[in-house]
Amino acid sequence: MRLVHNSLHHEVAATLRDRIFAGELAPGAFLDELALVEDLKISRTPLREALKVLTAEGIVRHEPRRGCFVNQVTEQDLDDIFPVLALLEGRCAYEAAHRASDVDVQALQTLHDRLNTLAAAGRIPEYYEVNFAIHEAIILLANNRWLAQSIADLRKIVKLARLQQLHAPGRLAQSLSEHMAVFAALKARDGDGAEAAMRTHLTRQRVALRELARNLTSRLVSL
Amino acid sequence: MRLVHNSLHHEVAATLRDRIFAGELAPGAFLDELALVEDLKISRTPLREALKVLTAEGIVRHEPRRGCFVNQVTEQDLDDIFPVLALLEGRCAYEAAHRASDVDVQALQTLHDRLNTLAAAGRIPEYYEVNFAIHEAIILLANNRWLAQSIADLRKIVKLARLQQLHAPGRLAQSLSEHMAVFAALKARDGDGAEAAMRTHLTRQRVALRELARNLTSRLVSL
DNA sequence: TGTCATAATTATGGATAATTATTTGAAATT
DNA sequence: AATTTCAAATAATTATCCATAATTATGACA
Repeated sequence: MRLVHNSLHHEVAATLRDRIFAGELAPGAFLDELALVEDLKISRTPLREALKVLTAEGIVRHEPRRGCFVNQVTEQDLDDIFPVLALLEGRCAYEAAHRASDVDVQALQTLHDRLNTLAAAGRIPEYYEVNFAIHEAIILLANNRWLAQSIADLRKIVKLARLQQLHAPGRLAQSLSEHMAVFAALKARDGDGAEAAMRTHLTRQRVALRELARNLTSRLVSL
Repeated sequence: MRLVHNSLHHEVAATLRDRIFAGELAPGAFLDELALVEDLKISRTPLREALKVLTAEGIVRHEPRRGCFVNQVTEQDLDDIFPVLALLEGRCAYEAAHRASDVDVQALQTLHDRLNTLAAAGRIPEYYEVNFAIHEAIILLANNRWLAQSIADLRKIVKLARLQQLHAPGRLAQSLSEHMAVFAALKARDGDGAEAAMRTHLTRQRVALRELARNLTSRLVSL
């Protein structure tokens, strides 16, 4: 059996995306074509094509005659993005509440049970994994390709911003209760309630991130 | 003085985009690299880079080892997109209602006056130009880069679908009254009202398009 | 005559070298 | 000291070449 080779530039784009999200290529970093070519053992053509893709996605910036750089995400960007995400994911929750079958709800129940367990045990990385899975599941339930696409596009940028950020203490419990609120409304097939709860969840997430950024900054200043 | 040469692949992408939106390259059409290279008098590299950009934008589809094709937009796609656009542009209207200065409102007034005149005169192409300008103006007033980006991404796909479609008779008057409703709320600094009116506007637009598609289809079937 | 297998052709994908154009920094001239 | 010019560095584009996959054409066999 053999893996279907999804054209090289596609794989290179995925690799670079991973490296960027892993922090290996930090925001602001210059993407040296020659170095990358040597490192990835490919030629310039697919690399350049991959860079165009990442540029279109907004995680890389291209300066004519200068080269490509990993984009930096400002607090302003986050202030802009989160309300939009709240709107979009809120809509997903609304749709999901109306469309979810009993089997779907049961699957969500399992995920939320796990979320509770992980929160109680304070296992943060795993908590965020399941947290992510729940968001994904609700987006899928909404069954709207373009809604999902818009969310995915914005989430890429948020992901870029998360690199430099840690998790706020105490946020875990808050996040959990917000999630349970969304799920409760969804289980009750209350579309408007699910939408509102999801918006609250995203809005609070932004607040938590902003607090964190402020603390980091003030600590840096005081040094 | 120096010419700001915006890198060739960028210009090629723009040219292709224009040709696609002009219907010169119809939905479903195969994009022959060799023919395009000859036509545009460029080499393959920037063309290939441009195709990657258009693919990332979603207006071109890439099939490995087969080539690129102009994407086709289904009724399902439009059913998915319009509710999202309604949400996003509704949010723009909400923000615009809160942020618009008196000068901004005056500029909008001018545009709406023109819209009325053009509607009364039945000058459809110009009507849609001003219509577009109003949407743009409201998006700008919302002053949210990522909200604007999300809308622009989706609008590209809708634009692709519009190619095969005509304008519904009677839609003009309806469209006009919807626009005036948005503007009235905006002028009154009624954010919620502007948001709701904008959502109605987009929802009705989808209904009008769907009616049109249904008529076209049934006419084709009856032939 | 129709279907299947194989060969030939064609086009895409990727590698690489060479050329062109632009930027940047240094030197020279006013 | 400031400005201009020149040269070096480098990014962008062009131009080919090769490999591989897909399509078409051909022919053999049922």
